[in-house]
Order: sequence, then C-alpha cells, then structure tokens
Amino acid sequence: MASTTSQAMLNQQQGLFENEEGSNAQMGFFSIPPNLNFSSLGSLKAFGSSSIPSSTNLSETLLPSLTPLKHREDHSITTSSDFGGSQLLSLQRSTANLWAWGEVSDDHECLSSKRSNGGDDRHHHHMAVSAMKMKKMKAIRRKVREPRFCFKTMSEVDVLDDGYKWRKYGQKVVKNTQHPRSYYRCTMDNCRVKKRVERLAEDPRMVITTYEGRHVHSPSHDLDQDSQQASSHLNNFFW
DNA sequence: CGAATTTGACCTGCGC
DNA sequence: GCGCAGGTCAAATTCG
Repeated sequence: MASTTSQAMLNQQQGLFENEEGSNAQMGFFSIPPNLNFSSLGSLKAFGSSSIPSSTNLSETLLPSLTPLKHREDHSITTSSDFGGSQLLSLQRSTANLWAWGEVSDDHECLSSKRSNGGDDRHHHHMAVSAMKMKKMKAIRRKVREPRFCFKTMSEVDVLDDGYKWRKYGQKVVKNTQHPRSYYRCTMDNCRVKKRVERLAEDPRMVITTYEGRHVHSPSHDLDQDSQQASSHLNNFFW
C-alpha cells in the first residue's frame, strides 16, 4: 500500500500554489511536466495558472544553488544509481528531480500526514481540495498564514543550499513517519522566513522542503556569483 | 568563546 | 472539555 501511495506521489505532476496575497487568496493551478527545470519554473510566476511546456532544458545556472551542502564542498555528486533509479538524478545535474506544488488549503500542509490521515489519502489530496476548502470556508480564519511553497527533491542530504542561511530551531518526529521533521528559520534579522525539511514517509529518498514566508533580503553573500544568480532565479520562482 | 544544534517542555489548534 | 499532534521555545550541549 505504501508503495502504491509513493508511486502515486511520484507520478503526480500537478499541484496548487498559493499566490502572493497569502492564505486568503485564490489558488492558482499549474501542471509540471516530469522534465521540468528551474528556468521554466522561473516564469511560472508570470504565467500564473498555466501549463509549463514540457520541452524545457536544464538550467545550468540555477542548479548549483540546489546542490546539497555537503556535496558542494568537493563538487562530487552522487548520482541516482546509488538509489537504483534511472530517472531521478543528483541535484547538480538533475533533470526530473523536482516537483513543486503549493499549499492547497489554508490550514493543511501540502504534504503533511496531519491528524489521523496516516498518509494514506495523500494521493487523494487534490480531489479533497474542494471539500476541504468548503469546510474551511465555514470556519473563521484565526490567523493569516504566510505564503508557502513546498517541493520535493531526491537527495541524500536533508538541507539543500538555496542561497540563504538557515538556523535550525526545532525537530519533531511526525506521526507515521520514521524520519523527523526539521524546522529552520532564516538567520537574517527581520526576515521571518521559515522552512521545514522532512523525508517522504513512503520514499525516504525524497526530501520535502516547505518554505513559509518571503525573504526581505538577497541570498547570502558568501556564495559565488553563479550561485547568487541561481538563487535569485529560485527566489523568483517561489515569490 | 560565540554560534549552531539538540532536545525536552510547553503552547496551540483541531477533532471527537 | 479532553487528548492528540504539530509547531515553537529555550536551556543544554556540541562544534568550529
């Protein structure tokens, strides 16, 4: 059962994202082809809700910013063969390594095994969106959420270098998962962006990264120029 | 020695 | 109202 769910997740190429007005706003809808790359993702914001051409090429300038931290040190990247997969490659040279989707409901995580779900109905997520939204609309919103965006990557390391500096402030074991979820905050003053990092229960090779909020500054300056440029592309994609 | 991480306690929201 | 689970805090510990 777990494997079917996992497969459903891996095959999923559609998602919803929250637009810039935050949780009160309507959700845009997009579809992401399997060989999507970040250069096209960068234009997602401009497109709004539209499909992304499937014949896109790898962005060499952006990907270094997503290289796992420990891999950046010696530039030696483990390929997907370590995982026995042929489609999903390392981050530095990845092709179909990223999916992106947004929060689809005000109070539910894009990929959390919240409450009694146990993760079993995750692949029914989008079908449940309408019902969930209707349910939530009945409730009074208690607080305004920061815009959020999450994506998953196949990576051996949990923390991907996105160009910003993060400080870990918590870790929690989530129910029905064997891997803890880590909580990070941007170290920059006045920047309240947070991110969560967890591994997919059905496929521990997949790292789920959820960003919440917007950076009020540029990526960290200790990056080389290419990485900075790449990070700004990534930033454009998110916000 | 300062910064970053760890980790148990505490807080909050939600379902029953 | 209670219990559960996720999220955050902050003191202790580790690291560079």
